[in-house]
Amino acid sequence: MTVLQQAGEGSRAVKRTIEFIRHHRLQKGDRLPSERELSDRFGVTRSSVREALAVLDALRLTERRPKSGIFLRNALEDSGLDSLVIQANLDLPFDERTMRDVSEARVIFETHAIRLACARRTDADLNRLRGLVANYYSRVQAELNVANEDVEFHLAMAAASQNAIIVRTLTPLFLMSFQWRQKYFSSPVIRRRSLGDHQEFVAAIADRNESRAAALVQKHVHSAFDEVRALAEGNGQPESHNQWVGRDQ
Amino acid sequence: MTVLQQAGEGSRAVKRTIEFIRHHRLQKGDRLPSERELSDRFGVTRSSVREALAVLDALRLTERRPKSGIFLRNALEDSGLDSLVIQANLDLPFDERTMRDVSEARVIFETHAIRLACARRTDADLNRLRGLVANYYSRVQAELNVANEDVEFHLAMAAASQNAIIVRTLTPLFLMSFQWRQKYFSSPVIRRRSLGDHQEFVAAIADRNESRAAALVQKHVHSAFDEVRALAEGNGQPESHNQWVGRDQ
DNA sequence: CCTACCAATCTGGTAGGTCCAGATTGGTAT
DNA sequence: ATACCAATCTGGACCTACCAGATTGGTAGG
Repeated sequence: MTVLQQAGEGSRAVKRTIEFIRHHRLQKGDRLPSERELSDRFGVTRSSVREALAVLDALRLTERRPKSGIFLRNALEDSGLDSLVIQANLDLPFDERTMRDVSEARVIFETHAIRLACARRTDADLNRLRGLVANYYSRVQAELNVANEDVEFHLAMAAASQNAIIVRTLTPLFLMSFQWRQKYFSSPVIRRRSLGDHQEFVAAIADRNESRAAALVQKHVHSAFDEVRALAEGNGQPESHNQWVGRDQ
Repeated sequence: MTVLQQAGEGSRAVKRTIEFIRHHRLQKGDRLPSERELSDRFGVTRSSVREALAVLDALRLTERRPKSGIFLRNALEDSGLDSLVIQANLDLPFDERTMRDVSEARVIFETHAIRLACARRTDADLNRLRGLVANYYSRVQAELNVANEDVEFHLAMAAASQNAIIVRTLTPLFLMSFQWRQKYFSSPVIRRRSLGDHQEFVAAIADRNESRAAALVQKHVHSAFDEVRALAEGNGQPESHNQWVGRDQ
């Protein structure tokens, strides 16, 4: 959550490999070059390549068959969510459709999470949320970025659902949009509006008002999505090649 | 989906490391032994340890700080979903609460998925589902296990929602229960009942009958969960230490 | 021309070593 | 008690080597 690790050769091999898959439009079942050839092509050692392949294996993207080769287990489009997080951290862009799906999924999942939170939240949950809002408030007053704090708050709401799986599901959805989230929250106006929303969230959860809370999610996420959409279009990217990811600097 | 890779030293190092974290009850921020000590302790080379750590890094479980050490980024309890998939594949058991959360999350996510599927499914989606049911039928007739086919069908329903993120979210929930799913579907009675449910699913989606489809999900998942629960209790496991994972043989 | 067979080659898996440079740490001198 | 410095420890990357099974290409036999 705190600091993105700067890419070493290991991470770079992951990036190069994913780029290779993209560039060659490899599909499920296709075979990749051997480890030795990849290390040669990427200009790194086989160790680094093997580290990268271990990661891609864990993400269920590739499958290493001993004495045979490396094969694509899934097409890039239907790999796991964590693979999207990795791609985002590596500055590999997503397409418009993926971002739309993420937004829709987040609304769905978070709506249910907050409904459960209204029904099950404990006083400790409520206190934690209030503490987070207080911290959020002071940071907004100090004109500081609140990208991390926003994620923290939303995950805390999810945690109040008392279902750890829901939290773990929402986490990657936030992480993969971490890059532009930072841009989004660079605007003081946005920060203030977001703070107000959070305060309303807490009030609704405190009152156990499910329908109100659910309505707030829709409004909150959709307005954020529209904002980012406008931001991206303002950058002059053509619609069909919208780059939704881009680390600052 | 097809065959679980037999654990090599690389995967074994992952398992040993997770076991180490569990055994020593390491918490977020705690430091692990150095790579050299881990390789020594596990009896494998540092390369294998580094491969394992690369995986744990990708799963957001650990963080390797250059020239400093290896630290736990998250407690095991709130690592990513994919880390649960890995743990399941490594025969590391889950507790009762996790399985309950998974079941609840699956009902929530799949209910929404199937609602969207009713609204958005194309004729191609419908044909695919019918083909899968036909295949399912013939396998049930032939007294074959349908654990894989069941996952395939449910993911195909999710795909009909036209939201790839929802599919990617449901996938790990299925994968992490893959082990006992195989046991569950070893019963011909279960297979027959499951087949009937699937046929009803397709009918509901064909008619775009959202409420009927949603009701079916509740029934389908809950009955399956109850069955597995009874199965686990029948094994004589005490409630508090229920082992929900256990590869056959 | 087709088939069966075998050996050279290629593959991933693992081991074990080196060097590097920055972080950490503990002892020393102030 | 503090400031400082050098030995030590750490992760990052590179390199070579060996193993054994899968793959493959050519050859001998039908």
